[in-house]
Amino acid sequence: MELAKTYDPKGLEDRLYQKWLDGGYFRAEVNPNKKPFTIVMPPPNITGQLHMGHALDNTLQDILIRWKRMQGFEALWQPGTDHAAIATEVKVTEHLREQGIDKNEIGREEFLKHCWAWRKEYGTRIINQLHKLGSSADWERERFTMDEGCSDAVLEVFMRLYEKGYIYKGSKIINWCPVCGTTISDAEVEHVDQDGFFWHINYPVVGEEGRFVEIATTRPETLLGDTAVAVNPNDDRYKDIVGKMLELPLTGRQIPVITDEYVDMEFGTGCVKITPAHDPNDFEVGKRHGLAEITILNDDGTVNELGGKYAGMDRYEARAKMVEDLKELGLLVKVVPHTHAVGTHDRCGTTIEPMVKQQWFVAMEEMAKPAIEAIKNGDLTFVPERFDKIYLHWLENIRDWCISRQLWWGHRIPAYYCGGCKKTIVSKKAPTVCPDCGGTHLEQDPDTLDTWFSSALWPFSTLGWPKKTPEMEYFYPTDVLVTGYDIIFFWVIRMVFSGYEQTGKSPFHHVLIHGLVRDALGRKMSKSLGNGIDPLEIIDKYGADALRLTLMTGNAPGNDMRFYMEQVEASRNFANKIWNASRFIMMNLPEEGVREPKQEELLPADRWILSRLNTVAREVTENMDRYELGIAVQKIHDFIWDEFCDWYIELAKFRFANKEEEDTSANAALYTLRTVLTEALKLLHPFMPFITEEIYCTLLPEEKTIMIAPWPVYREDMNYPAEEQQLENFKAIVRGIRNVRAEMNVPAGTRTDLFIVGSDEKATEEISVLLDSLGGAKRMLFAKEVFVQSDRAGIAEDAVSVVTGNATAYIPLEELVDKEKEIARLTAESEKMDKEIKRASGMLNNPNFVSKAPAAKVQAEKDKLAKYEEMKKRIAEQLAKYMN
RNA sequence: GGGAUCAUAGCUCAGCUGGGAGAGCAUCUGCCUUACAAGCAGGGGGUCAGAGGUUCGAGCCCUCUUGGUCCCACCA
Repeated sequence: MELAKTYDPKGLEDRLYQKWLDGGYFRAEVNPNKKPFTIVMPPPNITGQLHMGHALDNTLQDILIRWKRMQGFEALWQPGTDHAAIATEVKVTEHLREQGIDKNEIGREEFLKHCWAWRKEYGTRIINQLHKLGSSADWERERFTMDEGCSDAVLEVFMRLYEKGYIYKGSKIINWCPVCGTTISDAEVEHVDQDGFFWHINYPVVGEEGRFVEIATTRPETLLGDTAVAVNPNDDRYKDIVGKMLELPLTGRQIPVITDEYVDMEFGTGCVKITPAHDPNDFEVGKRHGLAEITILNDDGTVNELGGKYAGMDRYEARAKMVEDLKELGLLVKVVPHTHAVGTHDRCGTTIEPMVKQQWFVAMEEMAKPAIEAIKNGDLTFVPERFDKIYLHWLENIRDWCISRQLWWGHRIPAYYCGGCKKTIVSKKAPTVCPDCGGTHLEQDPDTLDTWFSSALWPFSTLGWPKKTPEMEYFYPTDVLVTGYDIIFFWVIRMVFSGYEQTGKSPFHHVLIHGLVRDALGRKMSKSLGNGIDPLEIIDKYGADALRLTLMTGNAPGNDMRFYMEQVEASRNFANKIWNASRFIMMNLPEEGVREPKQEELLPADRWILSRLNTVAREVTENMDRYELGIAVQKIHDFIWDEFCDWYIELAKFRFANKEEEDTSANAALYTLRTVLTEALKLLHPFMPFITEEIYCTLLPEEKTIMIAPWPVYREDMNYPAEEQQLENFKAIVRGIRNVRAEMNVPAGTRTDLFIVGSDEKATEEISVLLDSLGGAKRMLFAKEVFVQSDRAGIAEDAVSVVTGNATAYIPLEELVDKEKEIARLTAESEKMDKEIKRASGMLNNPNFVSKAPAAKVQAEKDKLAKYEEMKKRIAEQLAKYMN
């Protein structure tokens, strides 16, 4: 039974992880004899590399799953990866370009082969990185959003929603990314404030020389697609011009002046150019007034053939040229700087272009309803609760979801068009003949689905749905989803409504939201800033346990956190502390083992630490039940370091330092040390799995793993409040003596006699018994000899005194005592008592407090008052001796 | 424009049902006391952003103010 001298996570972690894999401890099976507990892992992108966000997200999940596993649940952590349509397509395209290969030249089939090759080569990279973190997911169940089962689920859902009329194809205004060459959903549009201009332009009124209508626009190039100018119907300024025609500059076209409530009279000039094909509002206006939709841009963002002399120019080039030309024509009234929110593609930052296109949509109104209801009836809860509002607000204002993408990598839309009769056939399997006309020229829609369409099904597609698998029956719905607040809209909401629609249930009961991991300065970690910290480097240098503890320290649900190296070192130090405490305990455990002591053989110190452990186990469990993992780990940390190491181990040392054969005190101490260490390791295991496993298995060679050791539970028979109080009293005496010695600069090696006088007979008796039981505790009290007595008889008048709640300790320091200083010190102590007495009596003298506060609180204050008054009396007595 | 959130020790942050201000790091002092110097012991340091209110009692609940951060939003 031996551990290395210093804790070195290197090597150890990989060895233990392999052991766990070999032992099958991550495996979860359908087991009717146990209750299931399920978490689905947010599938990382196959293009991804482990970053701090993953590390935090997966640490939280691993803690929960390990904890539940120990609690006896059949704990399934369902892992997998996401095909990440656009991210992968961009990556592979770049990759090919580097080799001089053009995506469009090789064609769709060939390109997809490269994607699959990519997936094969890099798709498991991040999974291996998750292993490094200690993730105890059931890797045998690893899934991929484009594997056979998940793809089937996608087709099934598409079919169902299509047949229900929820999926439809329509010509609507969508967000177009000219760089990526695809539509994107509203959720993928990020509004960024940009400094731009308001160009004020005069549109000449037809037939009225010298008369103009002045409009203001931030996108003058869209003028080419204008089909009207609108004013507010109540705007008196423009009453006489409504219905007249305007000459659209640079085009030779004429457009009407119309009225629409949409126009804000207060804003700009009160006249709005209407471009139905390139602005969502204008699109609506256009629909109301039957205006033509003139598309003036190509898919790559250049002006199309309708643009006359501007055709072929990039949209910004055309803008500049047109402004120049308008200026020459004298139609440019003024240019005003203007900051406005511009929609950009969240992936590439390109300004998105609203376009009218034929796309596939999911009607959201009906499906949003049960998702909204879920929060209201408590089927679904967010932790912390404040995310309810964000979730509800999005759902209550939801618009139809554009799901078709002009990409190749992804689930291809299962719609086929008949070349003969133009009928659309939606089918899971490719049809060979048109059911209507019998034609055989059938072509599949070239588009693929939004990558989130498949992720939305993840909680059940991974369990075998649409098949009625035993896993679906047993593990679904899952228990908790752990994710960052940044993907509530993309993913969480879509999983919820998909879950209700397809399975009739919310896919999970709780959503644990965490924040972002920021750098030491509070900035987002990003590639462009180069401020990202690689979790793998931290693991390599400090160990996964230290990384995990760092991420959990001070972690509160929903809150961002900063990551800095000092915290990592503190975590590493804690690992080392446990390591050494364990080493010390093992060094002292006899070969032949320890005997379980009889109840009466346990000494007050043993009962105290066992009782504290008991309480900590209860509190930690309560915190974890509420997902307060940061608080839970703090309590474990403090218990192990401050109570167990700094006090109990120090106290226990004396009992087995010079033990004799059949020493019941030594045996009880060693037994307690082993028990508390074992149980504390269990509490810590979910947070720091590696070090706890290594120590546990070394300490208990008959145990194969700590992973499935039973989670400590609170036991009423292990609750010893009296002993807890006794030890607190003792600690107060020790602390008091230490304080005095430090204050008086007593050399470390100085030992004197020590006299302890109890505040009453009972206290004296207790202290006496306690000190006897502690063996060589006098060492802790810096005493040559300790005398416990019931009065002050025989103690030097000028002995330094330490007044605590139930005793006064006298230290005859003789020549080391500075009389003046001692008087000052005692006076300060006395004043401290005065303050306490004033506080307590103040409360008690308030009739409202006495009558309205809970009786227990009032009694507690009365007890305190009595105690402080008594302590003050003792201080005063001592002071009197000095004053003489 | 709407909403959320934060403001607590020099720094980073806990403090969840309102009852005497906490941790880590940093700092200062004394210790290599053989488990641990990645440690031990002790100290200093906070009108809990400001102003009102509710309450016997407020860091915690309510209102307002100030200053950050974030999300949502089709004012061209």
